[in-house]
Amino acid sequence: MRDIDIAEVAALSGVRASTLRFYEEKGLIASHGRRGLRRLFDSAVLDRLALIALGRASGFSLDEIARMFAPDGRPRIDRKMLSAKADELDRTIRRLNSMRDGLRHAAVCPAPSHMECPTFRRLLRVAAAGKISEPRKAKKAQRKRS
Amino acid sequence: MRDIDIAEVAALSGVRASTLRFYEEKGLIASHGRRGLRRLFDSAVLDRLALIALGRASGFSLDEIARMFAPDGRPRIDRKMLSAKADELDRTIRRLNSMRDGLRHAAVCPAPSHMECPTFRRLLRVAAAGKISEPRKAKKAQRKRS
DNA sequence: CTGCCAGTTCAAGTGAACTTGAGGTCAAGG
DNA sequence: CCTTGACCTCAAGTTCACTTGAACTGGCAG
Repeated sequence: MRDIDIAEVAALSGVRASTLRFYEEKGLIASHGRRGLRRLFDSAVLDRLALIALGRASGFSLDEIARMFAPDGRPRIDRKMLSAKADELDRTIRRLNSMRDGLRHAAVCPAPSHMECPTFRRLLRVAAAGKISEPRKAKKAQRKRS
Repeated sequence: MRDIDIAEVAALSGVRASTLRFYEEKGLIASHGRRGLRRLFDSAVLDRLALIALGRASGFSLDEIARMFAPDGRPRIDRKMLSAKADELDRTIRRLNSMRDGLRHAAVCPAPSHMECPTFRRLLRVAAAGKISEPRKAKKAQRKRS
């Protein structure tokens, strides 16, 4: 339970200071006090950030995550919600699987135009049908220069 | 190759008229002419829209998609890019799989607090490590009232 | 001919999740 | 003591993919 300052939290968690301030404003994390102006965080904030990362990765919005460990402080996670999210994730995974297979096929398909390939056309039907969740860009460590 | 108007395209594709205009402005689709003010689309636009849906579903941005069948018109899709995207999708799927398993576990885990559950803590590490692409909300047919 | 109404344009708004900029403060080092 | 630089606040900006609103147009039914 040592106090660490925002720069250290940023370094340890990989989350930028501006994001940490933003998260605090949203009520996702809390600073424990100040030294001068500087926020002091409890080292437990690192677990909290991991939890937030988990939530984001599982498709929860920040608001949903905030609601998860809301009023008191410690994570009170709704098991029903988790289950539902797992199911949703499952459906997404299934669709992404067909997408991947289709892309993989299209990449090697000998048909002169993709539009003439039956596999590609089937893929198109899948895509046109289930509107799919949007995976957007993977943003890995988008760490630009200092 | 019949001409169809925007309302019909919307009805057949499930894409809203405003989105179709937006896509046209972005150069993703093209209208073939006008009857009065009204756009006329070639029915081939439906294939194009399926292609766009496919691209979006696979994680391409609209700009990337636009570049795919850019200057001339017909889809000249870079097989290398497809392959790369398939790989990326594959990695995303793998991560989502652990997420789902972890969520599933957390939903039934008997530990008094999730933080005390080793499986949950492992999940946390996965989430904290790979920053994962964001699946965001599934938006299926988000057809609100008129 | 008259209106209707679905279409049109263009600008601005939305929402999520942050980032950036301007201007200010303060603990610590020289 | 005074400068420095990391941190602070608050507002505004950014990106993406659209949606909405206001004001307008024109084909077609009556």
